[in-house]
Amino acid sequence: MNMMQYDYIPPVDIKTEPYTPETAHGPYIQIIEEPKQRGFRFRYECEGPSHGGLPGASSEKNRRTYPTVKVSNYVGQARVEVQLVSHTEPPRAHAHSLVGRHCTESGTCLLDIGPTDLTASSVACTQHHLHTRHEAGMSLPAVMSLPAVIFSNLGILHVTKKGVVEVLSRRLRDERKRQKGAHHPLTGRLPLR
Amino acid sequence: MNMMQYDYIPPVDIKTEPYTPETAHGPYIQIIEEPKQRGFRFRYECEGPSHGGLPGASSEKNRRTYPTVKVSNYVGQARVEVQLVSHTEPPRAHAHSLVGRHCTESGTCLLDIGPTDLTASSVACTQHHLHTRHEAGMSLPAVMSLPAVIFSNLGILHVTKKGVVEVLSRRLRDERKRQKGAHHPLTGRLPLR
DNA sequence: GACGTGGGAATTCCCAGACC
DNA sequence: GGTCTGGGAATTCCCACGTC
Repeated sequence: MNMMQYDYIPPVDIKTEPYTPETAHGPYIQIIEEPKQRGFRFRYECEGPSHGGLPGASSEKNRRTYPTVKVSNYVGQARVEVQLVSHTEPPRAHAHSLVGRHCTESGTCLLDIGPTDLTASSVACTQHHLHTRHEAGMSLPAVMSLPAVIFSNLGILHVTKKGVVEVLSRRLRDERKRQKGAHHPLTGRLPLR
Repeated sequence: MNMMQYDYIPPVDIKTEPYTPETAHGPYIQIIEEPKQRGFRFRYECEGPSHGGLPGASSEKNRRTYPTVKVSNYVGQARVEVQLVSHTEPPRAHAHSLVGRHCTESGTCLLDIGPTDLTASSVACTQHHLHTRHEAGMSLPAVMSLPAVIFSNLGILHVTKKGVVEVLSRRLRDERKRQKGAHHPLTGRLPLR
């Protein structure tokens, strides 16, 4: 599970957007439950899809929990995006991918939620970090918030050593392309652990 | 290590030659040291050649021993051949191969020894058996025998599941061809364990 | 430095049971 | 019966160290 093997990765920092700490006046993300740090088995592409998702840190045999976040100090349409990053400071793009419900081809988990949604599902990480972005059009006075987002089906697709360069190149290319695109005024980053 | 997986193999018995028990009047093979039954790691073809040989049953860290046999009640030129067989009764051809010094393309270990040779080296097995044939032109009164044959470099090449049918087919074909060929008057079989 | 030995780890296969 | 979950085992890679 040692990610140190990827340290030779070109130091391209994808974290260029303004950082929004939890103490900010605007919307912010709360980590309700971290993903469990041990005992989760990575899956390779060759193993096919769906082999179960990351359990929550406090998950148990009988009472399963899942990684959970919450968009606080905000009410309205919102988008939560989760992606794997390195555990370095600053966090960098990671070659492994998030797979499962709500996950995209690019290895991230994208989820649109509204004020009426109860819960969502799917996404997390292990010794890595999770990057979470939230985009919103307006903010409201404190206390107000959206319902928790529960990622109940979030797997990690382990890239093989041979595939690292290819996957990471694609990922960084996509990231640059993305940054040239539409602006996301309220976008921030929040590493999970 | 369970060889039961090969039980579906066509029941072609390659043991058609006359059996020569150790109590016979003529030459016979003595097992001086069996191969160690546990702790030996099989190697696959993809791992390349030479990853060490089978240790003897009584082998230890500091004092290594090796599978050893002895042709007794005989003096003169002799040939010792070792091959892997199943642990069934009667023994059948086994898909795995013996590799290492004195081993042939066909997965057996072939060794010609004479009255002046001191020791030889290379060959063995694990939970399988070893078939040993000895061929000789003449026999002498008891007590006389050739020096021990020490197989100090005998590895087992593990055939993959995908390769079983192919390897075994080839092996059985070779065996039939062999039996049609030259006769070996004093040839016998002796399973190691 | 190439090769022989040994052994840890990465990757792939594949099966059993739960669930739909 | 087909898919989802979980996990054991098979296969492949690859590295460390001693020897020639």
